[in-house]
Amino acid sequence: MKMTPLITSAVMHFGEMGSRWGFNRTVGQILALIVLNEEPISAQEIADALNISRGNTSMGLKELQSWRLVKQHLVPGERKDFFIPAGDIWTLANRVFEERRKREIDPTMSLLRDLLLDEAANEKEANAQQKLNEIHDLLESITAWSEELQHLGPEKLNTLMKLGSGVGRMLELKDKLLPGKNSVN
Amino acid sequence: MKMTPLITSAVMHFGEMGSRWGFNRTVGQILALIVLNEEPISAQEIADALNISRGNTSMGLKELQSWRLVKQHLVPGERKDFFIPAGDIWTLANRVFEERRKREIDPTMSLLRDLLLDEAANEKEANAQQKLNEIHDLLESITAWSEELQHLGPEKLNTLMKLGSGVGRMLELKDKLLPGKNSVN
DNA sequence: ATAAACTTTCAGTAATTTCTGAAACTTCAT
DNA sequence: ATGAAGTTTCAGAAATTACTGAAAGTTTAT
Repeated sequence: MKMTPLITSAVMHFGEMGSRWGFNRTVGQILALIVLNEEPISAQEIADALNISRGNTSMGLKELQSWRLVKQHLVPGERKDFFIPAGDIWTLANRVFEERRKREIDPTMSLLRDLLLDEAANEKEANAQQKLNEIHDLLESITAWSEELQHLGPEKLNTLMKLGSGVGRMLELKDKLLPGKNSVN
Repeated sequence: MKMTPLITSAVMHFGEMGSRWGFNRTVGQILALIVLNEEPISAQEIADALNISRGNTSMGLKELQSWRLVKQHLVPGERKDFFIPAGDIWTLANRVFEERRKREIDPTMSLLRDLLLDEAANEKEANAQQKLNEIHDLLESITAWSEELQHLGPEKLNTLMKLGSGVGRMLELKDKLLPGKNSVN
């Protein structure tokens, strides 16, 4: 399972970026290796290729499974577990978005909801609450919108993205096309 | 500058979340404090309120300025610098997106471009390159799309987000409305 | 030119996060 | 039931990241 130079570069880079994407170096490397390898790969092979301990590998794989980015693949006749990506590139990107939303937005929404239930004790707090409310609404819009986009599915989403500046033009036509609905704001 | 309980809770939470949003605890706390305080606030007041060193405060403020999330506000007759948010909530959220895109996507795009220029040395590499190419295209779409959305500006973007499932319906009508353009895929 | 008021830098320390490796556990064939 | 082949857990070590505080730097008023 020695990696080719190209694969090595990519794996190293995904390791570096890992922490910015919400997981750590090792997890990023493991993910890259699994994605770039056409064949299923065992935990031991991963540990060897990346030169990391077996324990660390196990934890990394567990984390990647919790993100639903990789899955086990049982090879008949083989005793050990092999791993493969949990879907195509588009699916993986989606999962990363979704998982990050859960970790980066949901907890804040929840706290904001709580803080907004309390009565403001004074002028200062009332002002702060108003800001918190704005933040809450913004996060809510983002959440709703991202769910909406996911329901569109890959093809339509792709169409939408490729639409480019056409989006602006369509929005201008919208009111004529879909009268009565969503005409607020 | 003692914080009210409500502000304290919010500031602490933003500190906790800070690291998930791309900066560290202190930076998150400083940002929350500046946003939730209606009046401009000085570096010293920030250090006192958060119980952190003056040096750390200075570095945090520098970082927030590099993210274009806070800006200086000169109070006439005062010698020291005061700080205020660099815009409304919507603007701040946008800046965070943009800045994160720069840190999380751009470097990878750049590496992928380089790796795709090399000739594949063998079967394995050719396969990996094909995956890398898929990733590159996806990131490119995301980048282009996010730029597009920014050009729409706050109001239209809000309209689009509030459109909800209307987006799906609009896409179905698209071909009839904008014939000839973007009819691929 | 001086000094007061304030800010920034940065070397060293503290806190946090990640990794290792050995022990405990599981599963399967016999 | 035993043991071989594999996986997981977790306490402690290593690596990374963040923070302090004192010294150096800046700016402004006089």
